[in-house]
Amino acid sequence: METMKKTGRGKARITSQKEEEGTVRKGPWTMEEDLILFNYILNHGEGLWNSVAKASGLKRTGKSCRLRWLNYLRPDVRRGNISAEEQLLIIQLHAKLGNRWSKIAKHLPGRTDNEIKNFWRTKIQRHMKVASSENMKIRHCLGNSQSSEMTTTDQGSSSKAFDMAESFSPGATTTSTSFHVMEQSNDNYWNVEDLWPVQLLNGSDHQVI
DNA sequence: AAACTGGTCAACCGCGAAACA
DNA sequence: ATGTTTCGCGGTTGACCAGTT
Repeated sequence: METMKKTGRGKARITSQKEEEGTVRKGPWTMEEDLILFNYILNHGEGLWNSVAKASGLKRTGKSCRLRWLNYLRPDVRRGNISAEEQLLIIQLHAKLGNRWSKIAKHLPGRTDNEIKNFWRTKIQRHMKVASSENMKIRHCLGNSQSSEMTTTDQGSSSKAFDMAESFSPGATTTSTSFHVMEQSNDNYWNVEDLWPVQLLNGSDHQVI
């Protein structure tokens, strides 16, 4: 027998009976799991993720616990819109550091490497693709038929990204290909903030780190 | 209204580095 | 010095959702 576990967005996986009975769980985290991990780290602190996984009673790998904490549960994690300033900073840092997402994330307090990586891939790379194809069209229209190998790979796009960063600066005039900060809604998700009152209700013996 | 398509993002995987025995 | 374990990072996957046809 199999049950489909879903928690709003994200990966929904088939959870087998075997998994339910004690082996490693995968897929989206449930609110109960979040609460367990959150409380455990509140009491014992971060680190030693394999022990966290074992000692907390979660049927998750240490890796999975670490990722969930860093990308979602951490109290200082900021979610939602990436501001224009942050976007500019990401573009500039990427031009300088390349795909060193964790390094880039260190310059953006509260932002995770995963979030920045996703942002880059979905917004910036797509934008560059559009921009480059528009460029090609323009060149084509102008009769410039020389082959310009426009790649959208990260390495090749660094200097280009830097140019974009400049054109993206607050003072720059907006063009048809300028960025738009996307509105995001996480309606189907419980927020980390929601865990705070729950965890407070859970017992007053938890000292805050 | 249903089917299709593309964008988004949480989570997994594989690999290399660091730490430890 | 070597083997093993743990951790962290970057790449990739796949479910969900909104917009389009």
